Amino acid sequence: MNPSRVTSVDVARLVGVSQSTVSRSFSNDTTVAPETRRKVMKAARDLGYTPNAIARSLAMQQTNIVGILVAHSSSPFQPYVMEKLIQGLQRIGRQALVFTPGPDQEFDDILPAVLQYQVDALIVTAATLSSERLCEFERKGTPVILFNRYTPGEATSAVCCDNIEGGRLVANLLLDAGHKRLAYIAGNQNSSTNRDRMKGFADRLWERGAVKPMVEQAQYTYEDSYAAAKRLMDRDDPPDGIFCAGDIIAMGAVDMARDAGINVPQELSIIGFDDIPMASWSAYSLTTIREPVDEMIGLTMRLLVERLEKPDTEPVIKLLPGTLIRRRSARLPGY
Amino acid sequence: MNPSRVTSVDVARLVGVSQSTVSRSFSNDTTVAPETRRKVMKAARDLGYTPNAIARSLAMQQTNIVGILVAHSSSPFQPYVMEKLIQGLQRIGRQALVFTPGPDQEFDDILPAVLQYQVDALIVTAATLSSERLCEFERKGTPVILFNRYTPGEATSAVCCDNIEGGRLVANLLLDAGHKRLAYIAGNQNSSTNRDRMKGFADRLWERGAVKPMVEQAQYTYEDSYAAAKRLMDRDDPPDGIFCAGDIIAMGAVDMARDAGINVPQELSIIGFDDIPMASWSAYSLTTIREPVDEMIGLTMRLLVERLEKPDTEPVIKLLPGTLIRRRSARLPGY
DNA sequence: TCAAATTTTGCATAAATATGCAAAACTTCT
DNA sequence: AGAAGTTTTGCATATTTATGCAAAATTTGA
Repeated sequence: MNPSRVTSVDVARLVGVSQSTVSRSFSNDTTVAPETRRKVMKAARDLGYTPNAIARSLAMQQTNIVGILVAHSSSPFQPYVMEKLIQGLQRIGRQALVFTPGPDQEFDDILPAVLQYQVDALIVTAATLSSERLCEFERKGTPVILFNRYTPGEATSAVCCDNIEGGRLVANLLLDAGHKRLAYIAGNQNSSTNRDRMKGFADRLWERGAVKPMVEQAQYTYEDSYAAAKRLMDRDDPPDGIFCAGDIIAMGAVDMARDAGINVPQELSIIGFDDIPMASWSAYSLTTIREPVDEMIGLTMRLLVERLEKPDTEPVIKLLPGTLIRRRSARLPGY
Repeated sequence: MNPSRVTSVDVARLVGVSQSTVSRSFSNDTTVAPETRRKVMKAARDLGYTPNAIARSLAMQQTNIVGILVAHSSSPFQPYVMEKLIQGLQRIGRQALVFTPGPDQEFDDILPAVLQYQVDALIVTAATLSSERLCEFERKGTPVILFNRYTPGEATSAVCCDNIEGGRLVANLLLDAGHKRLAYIAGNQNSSTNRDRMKGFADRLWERGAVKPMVEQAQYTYEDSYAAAKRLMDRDDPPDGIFCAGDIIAMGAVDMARDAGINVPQELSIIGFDDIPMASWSAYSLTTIREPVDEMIGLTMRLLVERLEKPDTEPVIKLLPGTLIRRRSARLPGY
């Protein structure tokens, strides 16, 4: 902040009106004579005056800043979501203050900063964050919206892809195409996202009388997934269909199969989740479940505005359905 | 901001000291009796008091907020840089306010918001932004640092990979490995990054007496690059070596070659730039130039702190060398 | 124990804007 | 022209924290 900034008082002096009038000229809703406003605006332009959002925030008890909490080293899906979240916030006239813990940091290390900056609301896209800390914000009257994650029974809103149903869609597709030995490569154990995808998948398999899937664990990184897929295929009874908790994991699996000379999808079907942009690239051509990202963003913004305008609105959890995208990494029924 | 927030006055009243003392207790550099500070801190904890960063910003004429300007739909390289930039800022005690224009927006549409929020400094990772607008910030005393882009002769600092030298490294590798017909697939025409990579490549080819490279244009997207590569290979004299302005472009080219049955690297060498995480994945295994991202981030933070502490520091432009990473998408000399 | 030196605290004000309320200016109507 | 009504403006104060300066409290030294 430059010490010699030009303020509304300077503009007022130049025009010969009071500071109040300048302030009112810059907030469209109040009554200022059109002629006066014109003169104020001209003077403001001449002096290079810009309203000070910090001072306004203090006076209005509202910053128009929304905090976004992003998990460290999460899937490359996040960046796309992030960009759209930020744009969504700008569209509703808010700014995005982004917080992401470094490799050596926990969320608890950065929460104090979040609290100090008086964000009007908080969007959390981090899979692993104790919800007690978040309830602190709700208690202080700061709405929290979980994005692609939810904690049932807690006092925070959430917008989420219906991961259970997504898992069921995958189970159906694999069974319909005649697969017999199925596996699941899990992502982060603690995330509701991972749990639900697994649950929907396993439940549906059980309902249709299929055997329980083998399960391997990865850390949502390519390298880890590659290794997990290798462990699966090195078994005595390797699977002929693998459902991966995310597209990145699926890509690791596809590459592992390609390197091992396993034909995808003739010998092995691989299905991802998310439909990140890369999933459609010809090197992978992943069959996957597409998350309705744009709808999710739009809904998040609507919930946000609603809760900001009517602070006593109850938190809600919204589940949006994903869509099965058939590409070439999985056999189709009837072939 | 909750209207019933607890302020330093509440804490002061509870402890029986003045508001000044509470304020001083929370800024370590001032002299407060240890015993008093202890009592203040205890009361603050009991009441759930957190200092209000907005009020402090107003009083201190310094927000500790740094704006980050990101271009819309830039390469997937950006997200990795973004995350590290944000973490870097947190490490030096600043917050990141991120601005990114939507699909229907120009930078000029969001600059007013940037100005209003009184950012202490600005980091710009956008390739295409008229530098006149940025000079406005410098004139107001807000340091601007361009990341991976520079405008010689302008009054803004920049931290950049040495793209010219990178282009030269690629030219040398391709010539040394015996390639005869070379091509360049360009990214955004207006970016210094793209221009420099091309310039270094073409200059070195000319110095070594090779023919001028064919040039195609892409928009830094996979689909566009795929098409550009196809145009090149459909020529009567298709190239046997392609240098791509970025890794994403190179991936489009690799996939195009694979789909067309062209053997990489025996028939066609493809080289990228950036070394994004995916470049090492076995589906692509891109030979590429690695940008020293961590060094670049560290240097950016150092320049930032320096210019914030000594406002009259002169802007500087720093070029850091990239490293050739040899993988399997390009023939090696002597094979 | 008292003066001098030092540490600690409080008072008052500043940072830039928003807004309720009263005063001023302007319109309208008779 | 004057009263009544409406529109526009200014005054004063609020938002929360930081800080220079003076006052108070404490420590030190003789």
